[in-house]
Amino acid sequence: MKYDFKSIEQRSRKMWDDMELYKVENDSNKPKFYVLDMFPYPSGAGLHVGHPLGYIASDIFSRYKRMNGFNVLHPMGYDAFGLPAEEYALSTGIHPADSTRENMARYKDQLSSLGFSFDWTREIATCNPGYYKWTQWIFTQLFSHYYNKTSDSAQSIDSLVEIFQAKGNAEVDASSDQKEIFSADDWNAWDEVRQAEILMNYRLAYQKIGYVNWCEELGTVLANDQVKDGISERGGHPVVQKPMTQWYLRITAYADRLLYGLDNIDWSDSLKTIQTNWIGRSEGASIHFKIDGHDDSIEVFTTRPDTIFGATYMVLAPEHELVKKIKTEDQQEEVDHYVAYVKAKTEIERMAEKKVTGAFTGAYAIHPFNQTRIPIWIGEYVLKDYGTGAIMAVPSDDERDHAFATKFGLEIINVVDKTNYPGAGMHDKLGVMINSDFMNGMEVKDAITLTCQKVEEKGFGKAEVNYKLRDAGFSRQRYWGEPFPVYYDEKGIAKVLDKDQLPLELPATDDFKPGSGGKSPLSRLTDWVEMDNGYRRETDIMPAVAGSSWYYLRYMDPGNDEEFASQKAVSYWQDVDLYVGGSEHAVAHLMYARFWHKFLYDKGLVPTEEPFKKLINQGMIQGVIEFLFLDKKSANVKRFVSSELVNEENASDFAKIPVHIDFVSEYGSKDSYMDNNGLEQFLNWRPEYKDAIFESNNGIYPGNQDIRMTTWSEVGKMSKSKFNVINPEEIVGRYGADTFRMYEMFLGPIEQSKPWDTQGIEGVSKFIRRFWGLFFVNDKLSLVDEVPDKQELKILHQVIKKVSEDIEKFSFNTAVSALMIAVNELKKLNCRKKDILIPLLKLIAPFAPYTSEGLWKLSGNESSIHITDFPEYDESFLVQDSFEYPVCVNGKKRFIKSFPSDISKDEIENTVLDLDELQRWIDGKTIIKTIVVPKRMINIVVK
RNA sequence: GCGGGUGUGAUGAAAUUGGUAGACAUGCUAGACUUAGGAUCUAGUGCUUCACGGCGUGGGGGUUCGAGUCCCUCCACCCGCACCA
Repeated sequence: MKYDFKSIEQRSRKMWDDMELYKVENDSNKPKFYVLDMFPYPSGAGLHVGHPLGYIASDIFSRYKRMNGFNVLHPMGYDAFGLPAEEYALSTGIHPADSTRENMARYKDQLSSLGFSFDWTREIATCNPGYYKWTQWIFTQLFSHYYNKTSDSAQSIDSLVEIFQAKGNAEVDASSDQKEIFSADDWNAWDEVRQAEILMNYRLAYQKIGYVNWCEELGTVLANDQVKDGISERGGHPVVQKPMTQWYLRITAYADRLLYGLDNIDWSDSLKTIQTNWIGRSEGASIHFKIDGHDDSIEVFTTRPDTIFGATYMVLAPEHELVKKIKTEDQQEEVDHYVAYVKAKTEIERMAEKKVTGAFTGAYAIHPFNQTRIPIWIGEYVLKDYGTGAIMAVPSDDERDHAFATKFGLEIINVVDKTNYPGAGMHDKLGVMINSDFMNGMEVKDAITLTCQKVEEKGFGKAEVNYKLRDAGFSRQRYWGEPFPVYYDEKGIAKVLDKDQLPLELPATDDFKPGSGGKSPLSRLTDWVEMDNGYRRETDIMPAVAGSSWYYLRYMDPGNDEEFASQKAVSYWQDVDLYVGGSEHAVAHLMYARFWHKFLYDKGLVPTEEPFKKLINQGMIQGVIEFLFLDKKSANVKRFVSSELVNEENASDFAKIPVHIDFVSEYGSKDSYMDNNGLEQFLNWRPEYKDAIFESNNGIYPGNQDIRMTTWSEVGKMSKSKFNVINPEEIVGRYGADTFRMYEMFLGPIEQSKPWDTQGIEGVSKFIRRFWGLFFVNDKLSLVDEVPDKQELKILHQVIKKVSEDIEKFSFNTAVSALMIAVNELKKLNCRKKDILIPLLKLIAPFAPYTSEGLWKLSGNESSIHITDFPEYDESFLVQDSFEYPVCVNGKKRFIKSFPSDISKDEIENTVLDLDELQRWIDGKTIIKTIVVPKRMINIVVK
């Protein structure tokens, strides 16, 4: 029987569908296990060979867990809202809803062919109203809650209003932007509009005017991580800071919990570090400095309150609100000039040139401890967004302050004596305090504690914790996303829709071009915007991260129309046991999802603090990009040269033009080249080069019939724009899905990025055919009932042990190797015994589901191999009769001696020491000791 | 600059956590069979030496009977953050 993967795949898939094999119920007497993949954005390009890497790994794990008796939830869906579909729509006129639907169907098709065990009955898409009803609902809940720092949890905004009515806000310890203290009388006297404004400062979903990353070309606001060096990540358009009223989510309220939650989850160190850095917690003190001749004071944040006696001047961010107030007439011109200078600079310029710049305001602050007058400056190195946007400058202990003071001739007072700590840097919190009044002689660490105390006692500051984490903007002026479930009443007060008014469906329209000046496309749909009762709808939409922040919960109960998921389902599935996805979501998605989860936890709607217990970041499968060198100086007649003609000296004269990999011979190897045929294809593809000449060291084309243009190869992302995409369908069509799956796993550790190499797949292909061949002789099933011998049992149990352990460790490449070794050995023994091959078949089943199912059926079994038990190993078969011990003298291997496995250490020593062979190597030297490493080696130490 | 990580044959990579480095696979070399193919099988393949042997895990040093693995130091590359007070 030949290995015909096409028919096996078809038959198996039909059987699984008929049996509903992968459908899971929300209760079971089996233990639960939730394996989740990061759901894909269904882009028009379809899948390339890199995408399924994580899905294959998670599928193997799911199948393994299922065969080990777990009730496994392993779902799939689509992150279907977002900018690319809209961009595509703008360039083609195809509605995002249509292109998204088509893309999703294509993805499902491609995914199904790879043999994944997804429960497709739980499929979701974030753009379906039945789904985003609950995205909107969670938003309304965030809107109607605030964060109570005393109870460390979200509380309803109604309970906050009650407190305001009774006592004002003096006793409220909440995460908020509310600075002013008010009494109950104040509150009760205010009108509705004023009260609504105050409440906005507390809500977890709130509006404020903020500087946003505005991209005119894309017509939208971008998140910080969508902007790189002042250029939009998508499209590469310039991005400017623009003030706009935006929705924000108060993620900063959860900063501490997001940070400490990392301690209890099984994520990689690098990922935890990224999140830790992003949250950027720093402990210090906030201190108020009075301004000479003004009522206002400047609040600064510092991690080094101990150095306060070294504070010889202050610096405000140029955008700081006090700058206008305090600048003196003398300095007005200089200050205005400097502020204008800073504003005129783009982000890129500001980052590129790190010049020391600043201006004196003319005003002075009063040092809170010794009452000296210290000058107040402004400087761009102080950022408006971090801390309070103002610093006390300590030039003796901060490099930037030092540079500033040196440039502008400001006083420097040394306050930390570091002579006891040679090698300590300026920033290290080490040394002994000097010139610091009550702190003199103290160690820095103690001085920090003491200053915080003193500052609090005297009432001009307090110990404080500061975070880098910002409340990120949640508004987008776009079409293809969730509409906010928000309207404005006749007074302009923002209100949210009730649950029974949801979903607020995205209105259908073909007019989805972004508006100018930050107006959303929805704002043009006046019928929709203006409600019957005269109220107006919010016209912004939510960012793509909204729908993906809670989707893992929806899979638990995807059809539910009453709740985002029933409490029964949520308490059964609890949380995600294993989450597999790319590290590109290290910050945005994983941070938001954890934030939403914690909020839902506060509301008692989910049973765990953290959504994702264990997370694996799969690496990328890269492609090789092939380039031709184009002479930059060639104008009318374009001139390409072969890569051997380019060297270090002339490299700058050439531009690298990526060519389609289909035109390249020996693609991906060091000797990749284009021949006449390839060049002709290239010219058809790129008619703008039809008159070009191609120069190689074996001649010139046109003219030469055997031209060999060597191409330049680089490893990089597989992408449409680099013309190096390798399609999984191609590989699956040629080798079968199981070979494809196993090869992706065999390629290397799952976390690592590596280039795709189609040639290497042959090895796995051979392995599967060889394994198949073990079951057949002359096309006839050749399984026999004979009792396996010791050697065969050992091979079997060894591989079961290794593969089980490797799957648990997520080390699939070594598991596949172990399977290959086992099959090779059994092949050598010509083993056809049922009791060996059937367990081996089960062992291979998670990796090669189609092939194993096919062989299972052909071997006369009923039902599916995937609902059988995973084989267990028996340690007793692994015990060896004898061991080959390398005998070493002073660590150098000299000869090999065989001993029975149950021999004692002493017996080995005695036997070895008597050996004639040994005498030759010792040769008169004294034996100092003998080291016997059980089952490993014997080392004789001599002198 | 700070933080995290990586460095092993021609290539992708293993190495039971301090114990025979290079498993497994690709590639390459030779051979067998052949209905000549991108099939199958066999042998070889770190460097060096005719050989015994010697040398080899980015460089240098250390601990140890023994180091890819531990310590110190330097170098290279990748990722993240980047005037974070």
